[in-house]
This record gives sequence, structure tokens and C-alpha cells, in this order.
Amino acid sequence: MSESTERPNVQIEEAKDKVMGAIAETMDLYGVTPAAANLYATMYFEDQMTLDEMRTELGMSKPSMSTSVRKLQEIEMVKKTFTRGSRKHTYAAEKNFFRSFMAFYCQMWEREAKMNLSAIEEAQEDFVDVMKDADSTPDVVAKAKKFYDQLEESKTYYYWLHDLVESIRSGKIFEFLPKDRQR
Amino acid sequence: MSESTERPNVQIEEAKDKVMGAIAETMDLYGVTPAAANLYATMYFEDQMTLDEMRTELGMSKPSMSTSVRKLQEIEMVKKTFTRGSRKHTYAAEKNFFRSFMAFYCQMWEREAKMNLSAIEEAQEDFVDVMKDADSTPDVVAKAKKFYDQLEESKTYYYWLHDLVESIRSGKIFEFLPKDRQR
DNA sequence: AATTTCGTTAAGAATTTATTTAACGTTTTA
DNA sequence: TAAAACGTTAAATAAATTCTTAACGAAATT
Repeated sequence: MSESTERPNVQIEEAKDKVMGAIAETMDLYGVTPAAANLYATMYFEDQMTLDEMRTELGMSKPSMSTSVRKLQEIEMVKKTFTRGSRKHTYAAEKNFFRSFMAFYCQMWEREAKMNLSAIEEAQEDFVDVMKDADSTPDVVAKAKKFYDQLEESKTYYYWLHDLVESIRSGKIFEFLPKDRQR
Repeated sequence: MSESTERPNVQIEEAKDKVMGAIAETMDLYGVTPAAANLYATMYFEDQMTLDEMRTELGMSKPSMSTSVRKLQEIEMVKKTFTRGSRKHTYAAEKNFFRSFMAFYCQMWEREAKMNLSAIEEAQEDFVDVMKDADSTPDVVAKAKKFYDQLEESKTYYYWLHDLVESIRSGKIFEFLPKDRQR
């Protein structure tokens, strides 16, 4: 192949690399492993890929691709695609960032709200016990009450977080913050 | 101290531990180091602490406390407090989760939007070059156009993310999603 | 001025996390 | 029915992160 016809191809690869670098770095920041982050960045510019294509493209082992692709599926950034007449599994990156990143946060926030609220409920019961306990000295009761109130206050945040998740899942948030605001 | 008067104190500590465990686990999930996560969880139930108190309370080294407390300051989950007449620095946990966690996300999202948008702008320029290049074959031009359009589409997301940050910073989001919704 | 206190930095150790190599089970093809 | 293809699991290795010990510098006390 002559040099002049090759150059545009090289330039396309370089351009892709810039975006892929930024995507992978961002995902790293979000706690996604480097292999999974690079994989998603690669798939973002591909229609669909098989495990062997991933391995070749990234120069990594097949098990690494296998576990990475599954992690990406868990956070809904990659979906399995059916390819007629091929034994190999094929996967495609979710290219709509609204869908992929919001799936990520909803999962995270829901988990956080649920986990922390149940810990708070349990702790509050304990604090009530202490307040009702005849053996508690006045200062201990005061302390228990202070902590109880602090936790009660914090519940507002978790309820709000839950509402935020709901408004994202339902799409209602886009009535308030439109996707396509002109600029 | 007699057993009966000690029990309420023990119960208070156990109740705190439940919440502290949940807080630390959540923060771990968010990429905060275990030491910093445990430290914040501890400080959440304290007025203010010195480095030495932290070290004693967590049973860890002082440099570990020093670096942890600084990381927490960076994400605005801990603030330095002035304590008159003490040489030791004192720090207090931000107890309003709306403030602390939202500071965390705004920082993260702003960074993400900025980084990725500038990579996208650069890449798009490259794709335009390829499209204008006389040496580009028709299929290469088509590929460049496809990628250009894909990136153009994705910018919508980053603009939206920026708008989200703005609405959180300004507090406008709470007009849409009130903090104190009754339930 | 010498010594102690306090916080941070730098180097090293320890732990954790990520990835690879090897082996396995299942399905398909020859 | 034997062999090959494919994906996954398990064990081992490699790499990165986190934390500690030791040393330092600045500020304050004696």
C-alpha cells in the first residue's frame, strides 16, 4: 500500500486513540479495572466483537477479556449480541452514554441508599434502647439522642438519592434538564 | 465502673459501628482508600479530631492519618477547624451528606466532561482533516464521517453532565427534587 | 540556643488487586 | 467417536496500591 493512501488510516487511528485514552482514564477513575476500561474504549468504536478479536486488539489474555466483558455487562456498558451462524459470542458496547453511565450510577446509588438506610435503622433502634434503659446516665442518654437525631437528619439524603435514581430511571429528570439543550 | 452502667456505653459504640461500617464500605466502593474511609466514618460521630486522636482511635500510623485527612479535604468531606490555643491541627467531618457527596460528584463530573470533550474536539478535527484529504479513499472518508458523527452525538451527554453539575452547585436541582419530600 | 512538638515527605514493606498460564467442561465439527 | 473450538474457572505470577517506619524541617517551648 502506498504511503499517501495509508496516511488517512493512520490519522483515523490516532484520532480514535485520543478519545479512547480519555474514556479509559475516566473509567479507571470510576473504579473500573484498566483491562475493562480499555476494552470498553476499544469497543466504543466497533460494531461488535468476539473474545478473540478483543484479545488480538488489546494484546491481552482471553480470560482477562472474558472477565472484563462480564464486568462491563454487569454495569450495562456492554450487551451480548446474537450473531447468526457463529459459535463465538459477540458483544457490543452501549454507545449511548446517557444509558450506560446512568445505569452505572443508579445501581451504585440504589445500593448505597439501601445499605446505609438499613444500618441507620438498626443503629437508631439501639439508640432508642439506650434512651429507654434505666441504667443509662443522663449524659449517656443525651449522647444517644444526639446520635439518633444526627442519623435521622441524614436519612433525608438517602431518600433524596433514591428519588434521584427514580427520576433518572423514569426519564423525568430530562424534563427538568433536557438532553438537547441548545447552546 | 459497674457493669450495668457500662452496658449503655457499649451499646452506643455498637450502634455507631454499624453505621460506620456502612459508610466506610460505601466510600471504599467510590475509590476512597480504606484508611480514609474508616477515618471519615469515625469523624462522622466526632465533633473534631487531631491527628493524634485519629491515630489512637484507628490504631494506624500518623502519616497514614495525615494523607487520609488531606484526601478527605480534597473531596470536601473534611474541613480544617481552628482551635484556639492548640498547636495541633483539628479537623471536622462534613456531616451534611448533601454537601459532601455532591461536592464529590461535581468535581468528578466536571473533570470528566472537560477531559472527554477536549479529546473529542481534537479527534473531530482529525476526522475533518481525513474527510478533506484528497488522498482519502471513499470508504475511509465514510469511516471518518461515521466516527465524527458518533462523537458529535456523544457531546450531548457531556453538555448535559455539565448542566447537572451546574444545577447541583446552584441548588436549582432541589426545586425539581426537594430535599424534604414527605413520605 | 537547645530541645521538644507537630506535621509532612521519602523509602521500604506488606497487602491487595489485576492479569496470565494452565486446566477443565461443554459443545460442535469432522 | 475423536478431535477441535470456545468460554470459563482455578492457581500462580506480576503489578500496583496502601500503609509503616524512619528521617526531616518548621515552629514553639524551655
